[in-house]
Amino acid sequence: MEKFSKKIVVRMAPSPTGNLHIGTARTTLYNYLFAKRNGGKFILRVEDTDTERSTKEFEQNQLDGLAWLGLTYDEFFRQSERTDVYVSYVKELIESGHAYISKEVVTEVGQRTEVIRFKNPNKKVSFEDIVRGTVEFDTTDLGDFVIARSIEEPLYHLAVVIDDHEMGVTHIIRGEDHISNTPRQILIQEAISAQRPIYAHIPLILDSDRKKLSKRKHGAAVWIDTYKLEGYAPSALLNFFAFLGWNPGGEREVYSLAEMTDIFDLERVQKGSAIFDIEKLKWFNKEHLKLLPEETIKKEIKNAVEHSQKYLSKHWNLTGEILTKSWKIMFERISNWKELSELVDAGEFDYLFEQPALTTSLLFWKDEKDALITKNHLVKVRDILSNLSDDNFSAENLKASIWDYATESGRGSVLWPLRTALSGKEKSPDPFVLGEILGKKETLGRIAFAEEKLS
RNA sequence: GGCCCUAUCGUCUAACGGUUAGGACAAGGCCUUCUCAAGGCUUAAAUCAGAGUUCGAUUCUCUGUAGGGUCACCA
Repeated sequence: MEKFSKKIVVRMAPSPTGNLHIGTARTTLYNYLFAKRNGGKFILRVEDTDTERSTKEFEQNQLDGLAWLGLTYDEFFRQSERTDVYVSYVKELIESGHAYISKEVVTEVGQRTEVIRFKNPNKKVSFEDIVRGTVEFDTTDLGDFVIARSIEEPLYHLAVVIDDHEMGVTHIIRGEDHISNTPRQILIQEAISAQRPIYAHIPLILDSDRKKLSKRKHGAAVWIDTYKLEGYAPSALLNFFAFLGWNPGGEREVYSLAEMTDIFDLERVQKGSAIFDIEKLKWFNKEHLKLLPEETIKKEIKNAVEHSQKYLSKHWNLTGEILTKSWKIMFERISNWKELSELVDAGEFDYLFEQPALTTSLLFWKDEKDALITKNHLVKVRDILSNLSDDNFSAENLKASIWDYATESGRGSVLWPLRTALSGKEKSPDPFVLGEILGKKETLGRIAFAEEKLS
């Protein structure tokens, strides 16, 4: 069920002058979704005509980032490899009188004495934009703008128009910051008799100060790499970016790339800019992580734990058994994998690996600072638990066997010392879960250790 | 400053002339509970302002205001 009679062709045209940017990723996503939704073709075209600032490293970073996100393309071009095409157009433009070689008054170092300028017909240009409707400009104030440094060195506007024409691009989906570039590109299109593509200028992503996200101001926070490193899932990033400026209606928010591909619609793209909210991203990420298979989650958890400084310096061992029993309590406490490394470094899970050092004050429940009473509770609990077999040492069974005693004696009075004896922390998972994770031998050992402290 | 774009809870948004203006994030409260976390329930929170058009405007028009983008021999 295709919406357009002609096969649609879209393109993303990143400039390799920096690492893959959040905004670039989102615009790529919108192009990808639109192409897939309509059975079209998606072209990736590297715009590296600025040889001063473009580098292979940046290009690679951008390609790697898009691959990581899962945004694949059907065709790939590099403008630096298409000089011949541009040269012939420039010559033609000059011959036809649409452009001319201009003698320049040099006022700055590095400035050329001769450039190629477009002969501006100085007229009103209006175009239809899918998200904004009719937009009108008077091109008079643009003057005779420069379209090439020389015959062999086309500038952005020229190269874009020629490529979009040559590649049969039917829809141009790009950031709102390109709106003001559109009239001069339309002028060039008309000069080379190219068909005008359909435009869709999507809203920008702003920071919390409502300013454009910039490398200068936000540093690494604008790079996709940063989110990859912090342990965000590609699908969560995609979902979050898509919903910054678009939503399918209805109340569902969590979608995979494939699911969005089925329902994406440019008509529902927002006009106003959206603010990047890291808290919402974290929420999306957690939702997407929950969707991962259990085995994958365990693998990621093991990886994150083993990458913490603390783990490395302590030579701890996250055995399969501990991992199997404890992955849930770790997973519950994080929204991305890096947070887990940080929690481990902060000592949040020390009790999984070693007998915690205990102080008597930690073992006292609220104002019950009587060592003997506290110790007696622990002795009693240890006695009860020693009757459980290794195989039955589950959280469920632990709770069942201790619960009545705890309720009779005051749950806090019994459970608090028990839990702190096992975890060594004021805050931790409940003692039953801890007991299951630690196993019978270790659990009884830690209780006995606490009893010693109270003697 | 010129030109252009935009305007619903703090944030992301729903509503395509008629709704008690809905949902999500974040925040607060409650439940659960020995403490966390997770989970469940819940509260507060918005149509930028003023004129029109209309029986009726968040929705259409105009003006104002505010915010943003852009003004390169970068892309």
